Amino acid sequence: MNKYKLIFIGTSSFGLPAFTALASDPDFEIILTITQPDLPAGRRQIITASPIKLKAEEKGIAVLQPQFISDIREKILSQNPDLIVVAAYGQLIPEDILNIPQFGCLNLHASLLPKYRGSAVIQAAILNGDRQTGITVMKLDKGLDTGPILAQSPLNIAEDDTAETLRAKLAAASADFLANAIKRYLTGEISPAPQDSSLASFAKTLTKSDGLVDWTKPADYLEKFIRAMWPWPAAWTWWNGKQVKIISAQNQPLEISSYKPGKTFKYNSGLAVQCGQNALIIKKLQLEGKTALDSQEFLRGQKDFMGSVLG
RNA sequence: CGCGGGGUAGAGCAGUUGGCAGCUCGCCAGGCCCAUAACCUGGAGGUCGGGGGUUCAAAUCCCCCCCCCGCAA
Repeated sequence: MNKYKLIFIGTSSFGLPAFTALASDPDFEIILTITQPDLPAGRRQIITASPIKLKAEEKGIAVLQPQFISDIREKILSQNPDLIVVAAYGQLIPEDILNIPQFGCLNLHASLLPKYRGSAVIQAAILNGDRQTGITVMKLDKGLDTGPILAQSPLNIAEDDTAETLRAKLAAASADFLANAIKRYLTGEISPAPQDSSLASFAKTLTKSDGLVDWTKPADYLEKFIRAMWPWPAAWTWWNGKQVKIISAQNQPLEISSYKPGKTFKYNSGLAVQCGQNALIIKKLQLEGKTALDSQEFLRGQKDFMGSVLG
């Protein structure tokens, strides 16, 4: 098997395991990495390079960071890649670039397409209470996550999975899976199969306000909501004019409905919050400006919290 | 220099018109009880993030630095 020349396009840490696996695979040579420009990030607005860029530099792979990927179309063309691999880049790639490599462009996606096209797909799977999700390797076309599927790998969602833990599991699972799928595709062992668009669903991009807890919702929904929103935007609510993040709650709701939604009360020496239907025990939370605390420790310092109404 | 909150006992917090450093929990010892994460008594544990300054006196006022966190990206 010849050594295939790849261009890797990606930004976030989700693609890092896959990128690392490809970069150290003797069957591939990554001739170029394309990632988003370094942007101000974090509390001090420090200009920060993407995880993919850092890894590429460590591996001695060339990196380009165009404002718009179409700006470097000629450059990509001149590299004459056999294949382009995309993982969590953060920008739609125009069709005239998709068509450059003879084998096209492959994408790593964090759901079992056609379910959950879009961006917040891991969160959507948890929020909907799915037992299983997975990763998809697909061929990109001009649509958003609409291209034909090459390979999929299912993964069970654990009772206590948050978007953070599930994302890490999916990223880890994708490392070897993507490399193998590419090889089987290049050798003709597998070929792209069209998605059944009638089964498609879309997971829209989340914003901070999507994390605001609606306490009139049922407790079992909110329990999933809390796990789905973690670590960003995080499930949060209002208390005394301040934001409070609800980090984790007990996944077994209490069958109590005697209070107003959002009302906090003591239950078996734990902190409970009334929901629209049943109630939840809050295990860990964080007041803005403070560190994340176990509910017992939190209550020790915030004497007025118990008995107040959140939201 | 993006905006803002905060660093006080093992944990969480109170304590600024400057004046012997507190509370809740935990911990140790003892007691009560059939028993207990309950209750009672006693106890250990802090250079108040670090450095400098003002002062008779600084957790508290002024200057510099370090660290944590919310917003924003």
